[in-house]
Amino acid sequence: MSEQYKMLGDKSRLTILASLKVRELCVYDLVDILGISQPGVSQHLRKLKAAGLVTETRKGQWVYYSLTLEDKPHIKAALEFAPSMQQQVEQLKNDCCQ
Amino acid sequence: MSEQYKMLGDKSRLTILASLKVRELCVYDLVDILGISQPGVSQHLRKLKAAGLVTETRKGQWVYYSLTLEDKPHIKAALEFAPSMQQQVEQLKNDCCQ
DNA sequence: TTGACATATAATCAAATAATTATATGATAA
DNA sequence: TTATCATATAATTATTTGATTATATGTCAA
Repeated sequence: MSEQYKMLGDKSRLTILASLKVRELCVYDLVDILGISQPGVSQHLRKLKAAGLVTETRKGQWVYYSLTLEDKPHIKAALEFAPSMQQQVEQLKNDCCQ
Repeated sequence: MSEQYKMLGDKSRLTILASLKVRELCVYDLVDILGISQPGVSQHLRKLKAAGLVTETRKGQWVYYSLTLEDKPHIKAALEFAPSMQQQVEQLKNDCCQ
């Protein structure tokens, strides 16, 4: 359980999770949002996947990530309190990942 | 906010917080519960205090720690899901900290 | 005031972490 | 099939972390 909270204990990962709460996103969407390198984002996503918090779906050349929190009420609850990323997600460049 | 979740992201600290949910405890109570060294416990308590999650009160030669979560609903919510430490706290040696 | 006990701090160290750059893999489109 | 784009992995590095031992501080009781 602390392993999952550890995932929230990093600003970038908390932002990733809050963003995925709005909708599923591909890696470059998250690069735009976070302002860190693409491999950096991929590393975080790998950890989140290992912790069982996200899942990936390839769609063409893009890989979309989304939350898998059905069986994790504590993480779900925690994310309720995270600042909304609605705005930032809506303002993503439309020419990415479509 | 991720700084506070980081506090929950360590097994020892999560256990400390769950234990303090039962009642206030002194350092050696927590040494017993956690099975790590006294300085180790003190270090974790220092971080928890710095994060604003606990406060200390000296009572004679003992220092009691207790939760300060009134203004942290997210941490409060998170701890709802942590396994109860009721048993372990009740089974503490009575000859400690009285 | 000295000794015992409770706690804090300092110093140290191995391991984990988060980031980067360089490179590899995988998919699509020309 | 080759170039391009999206993503993943490898290698590297600086920093943080969690633990330990040794020592200092603080409180009380004899």
